[in-house]
Amino acid sequence: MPRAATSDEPQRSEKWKARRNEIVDTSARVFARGGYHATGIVELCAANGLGKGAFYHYIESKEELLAAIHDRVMDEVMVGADRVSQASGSPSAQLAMLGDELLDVIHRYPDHVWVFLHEFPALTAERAQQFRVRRRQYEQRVEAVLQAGIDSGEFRAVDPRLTALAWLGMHNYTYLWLKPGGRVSARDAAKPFADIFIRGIAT
Amino acid sequence: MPRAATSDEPQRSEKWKARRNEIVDTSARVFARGGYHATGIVELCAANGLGKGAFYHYIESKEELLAAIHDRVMDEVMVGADRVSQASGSPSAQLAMLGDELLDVIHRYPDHVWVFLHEFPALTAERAQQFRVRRRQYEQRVEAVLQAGIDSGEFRAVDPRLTALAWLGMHNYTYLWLKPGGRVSARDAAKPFADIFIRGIAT
DNA sequence: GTCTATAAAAAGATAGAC
DNA sequence: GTCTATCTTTTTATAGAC
Repeated sequence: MPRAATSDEPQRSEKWKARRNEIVDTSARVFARGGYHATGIVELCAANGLGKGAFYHYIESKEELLAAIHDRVMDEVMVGADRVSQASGSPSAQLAMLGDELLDVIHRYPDHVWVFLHEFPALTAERAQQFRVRRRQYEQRVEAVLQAGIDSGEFRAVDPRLTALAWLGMHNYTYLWLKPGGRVSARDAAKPFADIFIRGIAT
Repeated sequence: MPRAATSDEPQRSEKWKARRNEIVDTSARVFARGGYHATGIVELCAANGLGKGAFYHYIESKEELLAAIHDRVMDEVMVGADRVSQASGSPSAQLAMLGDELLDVIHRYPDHVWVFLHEFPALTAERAQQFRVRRRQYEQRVEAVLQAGIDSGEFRAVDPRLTALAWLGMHNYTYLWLKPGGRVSARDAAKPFADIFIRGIAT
């Protein structure tokens, strides 16, 4: 969820916000192609059709732009996780839904996710810590579903942490090949993944 | 496997080679901490206890050093895959062995693997292509084992490519937390991972 | 084989005109 | 809101002494 604006942040027009969002998305694509540090400000300006002056009118710094991309990913992922929580179903059904939602985000935002999974160390210590916390929160959602399944006897007595990491790896790794317009849709991958994983831990 | 030296490469002493290997390993650790582009030559020199002049006596360029780290990872991974091929067992046993070998490499070379999985785009086009080919060869080993299991009736009729990608994701993702001296050993993770995956695709 | 000094280019960010 | 020109720092790599 977006945080409330603090009082020292200037008021911005809707037009400004829309243009900024465009810049964030376009820049994510450029970063995903060449890497964060390898991409210069000049290159970002060219991709966005702006000069340096105009560019810095929309972003505070290159690193703040990177944080905005991270924000987009975590926001989307958490929205998906919340939808699953509210749906309420068996642990198996919830795990399958979590996979659907996660792959949907990866499919819709492949560039943002690439940046999220690669350029985390480029964030300042303070911002890195903020995203570590949010990431951990998501992981705990997955662990909680696994634990619920173990408690209900639906899943065998696997290690929830280790199993959550296996599940996350299997799903997160799709960022390398799951693209909009690609041969495989999010659902095409999510269904067989859920089949494998849920059979794999079923009693 | 290491490629044969071409005639235009100068002869090097054993001492030179040993020192160079140390430099490659130490530099991998530094890259894994801060990222390839964010790490300067001066920083690498300091970590290796050398001045610039001496440093460039052992490496051709920063990018050539990066390629050496990639080489180390692919060499080790392929050696493991070859061991599995020669062992010959049921597809289930082979898949479990592949997982053992892969996690063993990730456990022994966490920094090199980090660099391998993050800094691939920093390689020149030519070298990137070379590693793309070797990576694809490894993926095909995994697909071949899956196909063998389907043919023998041991595994159900899953999509070999999609299933190989799921398997790779589950295992590769361990680079984030599988470290020498850590709470979990390579075997500790490989066993439950194989249990989940093989049950997941069994008939 | 290792050092110091330096070159040459590129980086992120800002100033001030319009 | 957008531009061009510029500042300051840092980058990778080389030269040449020892």
